[in-house]
Amino acid sequence: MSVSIKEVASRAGVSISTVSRVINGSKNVSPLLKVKVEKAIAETNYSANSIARGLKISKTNNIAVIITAISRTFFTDILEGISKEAEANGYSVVVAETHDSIEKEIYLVDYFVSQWVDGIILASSAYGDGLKVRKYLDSLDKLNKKGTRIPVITLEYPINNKNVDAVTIDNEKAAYEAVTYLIRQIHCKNILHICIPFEHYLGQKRMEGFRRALEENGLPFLQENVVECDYTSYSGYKAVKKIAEERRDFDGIFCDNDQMAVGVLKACEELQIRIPEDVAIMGNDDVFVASVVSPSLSSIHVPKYEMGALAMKRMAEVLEMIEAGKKCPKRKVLLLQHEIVERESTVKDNRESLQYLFW
Amino acid sequence: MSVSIKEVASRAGVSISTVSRVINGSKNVSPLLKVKVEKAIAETNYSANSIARGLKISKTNNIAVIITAISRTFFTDILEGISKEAEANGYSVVVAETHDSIEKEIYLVDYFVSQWVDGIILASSAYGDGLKVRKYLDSLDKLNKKGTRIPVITLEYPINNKNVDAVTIDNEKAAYEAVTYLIRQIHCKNILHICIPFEHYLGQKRMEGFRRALEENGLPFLQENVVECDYTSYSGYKAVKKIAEERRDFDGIFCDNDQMAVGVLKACEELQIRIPEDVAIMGNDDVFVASVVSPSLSSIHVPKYEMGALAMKRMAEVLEMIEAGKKCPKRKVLLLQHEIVERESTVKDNRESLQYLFW
DNA sequence: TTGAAAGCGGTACCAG
DNA sequence: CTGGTACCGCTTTCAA
Repeated sequence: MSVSIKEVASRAGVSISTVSRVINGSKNVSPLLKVKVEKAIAETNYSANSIARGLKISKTNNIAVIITAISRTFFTDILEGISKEAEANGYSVVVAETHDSIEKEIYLVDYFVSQWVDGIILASSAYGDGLKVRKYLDSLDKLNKKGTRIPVITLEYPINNKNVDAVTIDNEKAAYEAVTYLIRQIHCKNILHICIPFEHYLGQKRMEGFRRALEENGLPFLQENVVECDYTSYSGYKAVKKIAEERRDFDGIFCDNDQMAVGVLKACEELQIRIPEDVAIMGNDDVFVASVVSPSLSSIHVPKYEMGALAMKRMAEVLEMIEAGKKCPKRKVLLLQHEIVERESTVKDNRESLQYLFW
Repeated sequence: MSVSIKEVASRAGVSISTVSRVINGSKNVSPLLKVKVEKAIAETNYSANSIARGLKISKTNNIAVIITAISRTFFTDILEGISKEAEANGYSVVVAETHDSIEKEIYLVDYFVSQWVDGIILASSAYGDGLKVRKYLDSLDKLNKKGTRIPVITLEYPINNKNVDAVTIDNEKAAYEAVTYLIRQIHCKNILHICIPFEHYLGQKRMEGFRRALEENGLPFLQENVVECDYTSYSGYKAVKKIAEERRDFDGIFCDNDQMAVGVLKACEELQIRIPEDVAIMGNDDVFVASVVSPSLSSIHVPKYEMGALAMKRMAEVLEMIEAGKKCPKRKVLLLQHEIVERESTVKDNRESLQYLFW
């Protein structure tokens, strides 16, 4: 265990170069030596030290994945997709969390660059217009080790950098469709919007979609129907409780994520509001929990696993192109298809068979 | 970006050694040179290449975490705990999945050893008594790079290797207590056991606990009340459906995990079995979903986050001891306390405030 | 086809 | 306190 190429070489009675050639599949090794080397490798259970190799060829086969929090259910499937595709392409996945801190994010990117990761997959929290953030975002397509680029691919949404790839869905359109669905199919007239923090890019896009849906369907946009929450179930719960206390009317609720939607569900239950008869509820993301709660939660299905897998696939592709000498592959923003999933929170008794619940 | 120590040295007009000293905080640098070097570092935005350093001092600051699947909700909190504590101690986390394949697990351990990770945190699937598995388990305390040990810490249960640390709960006792609770508190007389695969070590421990609880409370152990399932909700669902079809009686169900318990819940709902009046249900693990479903699910709380955090903490500690020259720290099996959480699936209307649902 | 040797970017020892 | 130098394990010229 943990023998070096040197020992293998001496054991096989050949030079280090020859061992290296055998390992890396060079043609120019005589059958005799090849056999000898292979024997020595087998006997010593040798496997090349990737650190040393990495140092030499400046390729670590590590991909950094930076997300806000592992415990955000949304990322679970994404990670799984990344992990699977990474393995298929011979990469390892190094995970780190920002916990929504942009400072942390900037630090991590820098750290991973110093670690010589081959690429970075990033769920960024870098919105806003501060100088520091802009500078950071601008720098993201210039990351490099020894002159060769370290590609960055963002998840969820494209960042404001014309050279950084992204794998995402159309967040504005998804929100638009969800709200339009509530209006046209479910005949809601008075829809609340439970939001993630406004400053977040995703929050803004979903708000735009929400507004457009109201406008195009001739419904008024009421600022008081919009509540800024903080991602958590409890914040969604509190928001609805408060509005109910104020005795305001509503017959539909669009939530920016499923977590808050579950809180909303609980609040309605306590308030003895019937779902979906009195109020129809739409979540967003379609994490597995949506189909586990009762009433089950209608949501916008985001192909999370595919998002992760595709990001990693693209990463491998870009890396290959870079290796092949094509310096800067053209930017790609890959748009995945979302889909509205109807469940009991908008359609009475519309339960799906447990068979389809892969949990 | 990506400058080498060489450039910094020449820019500062000092030797590489001096730069190295400054970086690593040596006392033996004159203030003058120190300032010069720090200036050069700042100007070039230099940060030491961890690959090269790793090669030299054979320490990568990477900890491999090998789990069965990222999407197993059980691991989410564990990963979060590991990640947090890793960061606090200056380590990075490299995650990989075995998908319950022991071959994959063996491969991954080998792979990470060749990657020179500093340590491995492992949720093993290596049960059974095959020669290969035994050999593998035996090898686990001999992993090393350049003669220094690569410590392994297992999660969930201690493996059969007298030198590998573990962070776990007492799985037999937890099952025993859960079933005893069903018998004594809830007065169940006829309890089903929905199991994870029998061959799994955890499955066996929980079965032992189940049997002991019945015996000590004077209830008969009936083989037909034990159903082997496969972790998934759907398998739990099917199991209960089948038993109901056979018109067999039961008034309590102990499930080896919450996932299957949720399937059981759904089956009961469809069968119009009242919970908890007709049948009381206990899950295991207490993943967050347990408090989100309705009726909410009583479960055995496993301190998952703490399990991960403690494993990583112990890892850092062991690594430090090894560095300090204490060759082989004595084995520790850290036992965390589990706890029975009563919710609506065993106690009518026993709902907890959403406030305590941190999701 | 083969081996010697340089060097990737650091660290650490040794001499001054 | 400082700089020179060997070396970590591997890849890759370059000559033979």
